[in-house]
Parts: sequence; structure tokens; C-alpha cells
Amino acid sequence: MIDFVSRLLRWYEQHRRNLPWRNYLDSYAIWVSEIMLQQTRVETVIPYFERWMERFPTIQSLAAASEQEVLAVWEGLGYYSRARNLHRAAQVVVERFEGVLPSSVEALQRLPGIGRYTAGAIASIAFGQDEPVLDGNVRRVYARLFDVNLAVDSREGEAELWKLAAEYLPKGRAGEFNQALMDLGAAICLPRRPRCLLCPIADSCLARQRGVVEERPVRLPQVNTPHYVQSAAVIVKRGRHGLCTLLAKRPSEGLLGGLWEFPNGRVDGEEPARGLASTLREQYRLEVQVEAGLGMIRHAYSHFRVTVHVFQAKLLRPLYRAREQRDASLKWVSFSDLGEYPMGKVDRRIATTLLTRCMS
DNA sequence: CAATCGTGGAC
DNA sequence: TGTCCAAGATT
Repeated sequence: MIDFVSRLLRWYEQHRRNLPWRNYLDSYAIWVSEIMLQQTRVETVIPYFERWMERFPTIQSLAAASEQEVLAVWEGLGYYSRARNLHRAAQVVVERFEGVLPSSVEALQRLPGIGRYTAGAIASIAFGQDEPVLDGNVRRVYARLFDVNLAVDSREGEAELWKLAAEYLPKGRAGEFNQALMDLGAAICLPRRPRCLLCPIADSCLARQRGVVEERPVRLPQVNTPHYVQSAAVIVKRGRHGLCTLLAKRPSEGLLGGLWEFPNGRVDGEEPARGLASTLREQYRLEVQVEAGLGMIRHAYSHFRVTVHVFQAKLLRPLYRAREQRDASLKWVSFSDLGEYPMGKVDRRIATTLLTRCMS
């Protein structure tokens, strides 16, 4: 095995991407970027990172913000537990570490939202410690470089790859090396049609020597994603500050946790309009009359798909203020305030359509 | 510990 | 239209 480590480091010096978080000296910026980059592409993260650092420039400012505001800035990035965990972790750091992010992987990994990868990334990149990382890029690069035939998402494969990541880590340059592996995976050692002719360590690549680059990494078979049908209600009234619409807040755990949505429910197998009235009665104790269909939205989440039928509906019984206060999950929201209520993609589409319509 | 958790781009 | 998959963590 030729020395791929020094060649990779040399390649990185010349091809290092100029990413926003690489221009900060602050460990907080590295932390934010690593959380945002979990399962998310660099190009997607960049504008979110810039906005986030503008709105929450310090750990203290993040800790002091409301969850609603944090989620609003995160809206559209997905995996919203990342935002809630980052928010909580900032509060822990302020309360227990005097606002200073700890530097050891052990302490980092005790903070919500920081697992083995992220702890290694922060420790090596922000604090210069000799800690390995294993992300999707490193998995792919090492699975090819060492021709690992274990499934990378199996327990044995994971253990083998972490072992390799630690074994070849150059002492004193772990941060650079980890980023070099990830940049190589993102620019050269691509999942499909890897650019082996441009690869600085192609000579060392066992999978290439054996002609099985595109067969690596091996993955466990994936399960089929189910398909659900939902109906959602757009319920509008005239308030003293103009038009309002009824929104529901989702529970803070689980899918789209803490986000707002138009009252909805599953109507699998039923007539969408009839199913809407009954599901709203069951889930929110709302009595509505469906008035008109507004359209249909198809959407894919990570492990299922939905078709959402959207209806205009009117309340048959008013929503009493006492109940609106007691049951904070239901709220009349002025059209002009809709932007402050964090929503998932489907509901943001509905909200935007609603605003567009009422302008004309 | 296998299932859960979003969204967008590439092909 | 469908499938893969991306700087993973949590339960």
C-alpha cells in the first residue's frame, strides 16, 4: 500500500473548497455547520448557515432564542430534531460550561444532537485533536480504497471502517485529513461514476485495481416505502387584523416536530372530502363542512410517501377562545404572520398558495 | 436496534 | 414518473 495519506493531504492543500464555515475561527461555527451538514448537501446548507450565523452569531444568542424562532430559521432544511437539539445543547453549554463548547469527544457526545461522527469532526477540525470521523464520504472512500466487501451499514462494516479511519489518521493533522477525505468523496470519489482519472490516490485503490469501484460500497437492501393519503383543511375567517387561517401545532417529538400545519389527517381508503370531516372531528374535535377542493400535493418523506388532498372548509361551531388557549395546538393566525410560523414543505406550499390567491 | 426523521438534486 | 443518496442521531 503506497502512502495515500500524504498524497491526499497534498491534494487537499490545492483543492480545498472555500466553504463559509472554513472562514470562521469559532468552534461554534464548526458545530453549527456539522449539524446542518448531517444528511444534507453542502450547496443546500450554505445559505442556511449564512442566515443562521447572522441571526444567532453566538451560543448565547442561540440559547436565548425561542424554539419557534429557531425552527423558523431552520425551516426547509429538514430533520428538525437537529434544530431543537442544537437549541437545547446551546442552553446546556451556557448553563453548565459557561458558554464555552467543550473540546473532548466524550463531553461533546453528551450534548444532544452530537453523535460519534459530529464529536470527531468538531474535536479534530475546531480543536485540532487527533480524532477520526466516519461519514458517508469516508465510508465510500475507504470501502473502495481497501475494497471492503462488508456492507457499510452493517455492524461489522461500521466497526471495520471506524478501525480504518483511526488507523490511518495522521497525528497532528487530523482536521485537515478528515476534511480531505470528505472533499475527495464529494468531488472525486462520487457515489456514481467516480472520477478515478482525477483521483490523487487512485494508485492505492484496491477496488480500482480489482475493477469493482462501482460495486463499492456494499449496502444492505432497503425496505419499500408505504404510501398514505391525507386530507388537509384550509379554514379562513375575517379577524380584526385582516384574514386569518386556522393552524395546528404538531407535537414536539416525531415527524416535523414543533412545526405548524393546516389541520389534517389520514383518509386512507375513504372519500377524501368525507374523510376530512371525520378525521378533524376525531383529532381536533373540530366540526367542519367541506366546501371546495383546492388541489392535491404529492410528497416524499424519508420513509413514506403521501398524497395530500387540500380542501376549503368552514367551521360549523366557532372555536371558543377558552379552548384556543387551553389547547395551544390550535391557533388562528393572521395571513401577515404566516411567515413566522415554521412549517414543513407541504404546508408552506398551501400557505403560500393561500396568500397568492387572496392577493388577487 | 431496526425504525424513524426532510428535502432536493442527479439520473 | 421512480430511485438513490447526502458532512447522522436518537430511541
